[in-house]
Amino acid sequence: MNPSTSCPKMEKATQMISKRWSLLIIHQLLAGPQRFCTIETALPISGRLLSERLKDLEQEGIVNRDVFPEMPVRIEYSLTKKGQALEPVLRGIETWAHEWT
Amino acid sequence: MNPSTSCPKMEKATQMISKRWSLLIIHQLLAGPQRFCTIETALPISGRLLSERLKDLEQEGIVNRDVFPEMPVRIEYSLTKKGQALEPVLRGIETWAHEWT
DNA sequence: TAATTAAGTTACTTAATGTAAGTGAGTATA
DNA sequence: TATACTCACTTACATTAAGTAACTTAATTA
Repeated sequence: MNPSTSCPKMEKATQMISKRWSLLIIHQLLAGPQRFCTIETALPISGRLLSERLKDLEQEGIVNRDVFPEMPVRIEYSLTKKGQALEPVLRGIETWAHEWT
Repeated sequence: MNPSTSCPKMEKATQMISKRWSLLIIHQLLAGPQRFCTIETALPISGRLLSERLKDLEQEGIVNRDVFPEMPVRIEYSLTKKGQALEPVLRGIETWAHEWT
C-alpha cells in the first residue's frame, strides 16, 4: 500500500459512503425516517448487515437513531444534516443509473 | 436476504460504483488518461487490487484500456462516456467531503 | 396457547481485501 | 557484461468483511 498523493478528504469520504449498502440505505432514508424492519424489507440486505451498517452510519454522523419510548418501543432511523447533504450525490447516481444501466 | 422493493437500477449502480476503490479510481481518471503505475502511486491501493478493480470497471464499460504498441508497450486507462457521465456524482462527493469531513 | 412482529445478536461459512514476493520484457547504469 | 530498475501485472497466503440461518426478548394478535 503506497502513501497516497490524492486528496485525503476524498479518500475519507469515499471510504465512508462506499461501504457496501451504505448508499442504498441513505437513498432509502431520503424518503423519510424509517424503522429497521421497513429498511430491511425495502432492500435486499440481511438484518445482520443492516444493523452493522446503521451503526457505522450513526458513528459517522450520517444517520440518527431515535428511540420512542412507547410500548413496545419504536426505533426510527433518519438522516442527519450531514446525511441529507448527500442528497445531490444520490440524485446524481439515480440519473446516471437510469441513463447508463 | 429479502427480495427488494427498491429500484433495481439503483441497486445495480450502487453495487457497481461502491466497490472499494472504484470511486477513487474514477475520480483519479477524471484528470485524464493514466498509466497503471501513475494510479498506483496516486492512490493508497496495491497493484493487486488496482489490477482487479480496473478489470471490473472495464467490464462495466466505465473504463477503457488502451494499449500503445510502442517499445516497451504503454498501457493507458481512461474513462469511457459512461465513466465520464459520473463526473457530477464525483464532484458532488468532493463538495460534500469538503463541507462535512 | 400458538404464532407473529420488532430489533436486533450469535455462530458459522464464504467471499473480498491486504501484504509481500515473484514474473518477464525492456532499459539504464557501472 | 553483470546489476539494478521500471512497468504491468500475477501468485500465494493471512486477515477482514459479507452472507446465511437460527436464536433472543418482549409485546401483540388469532
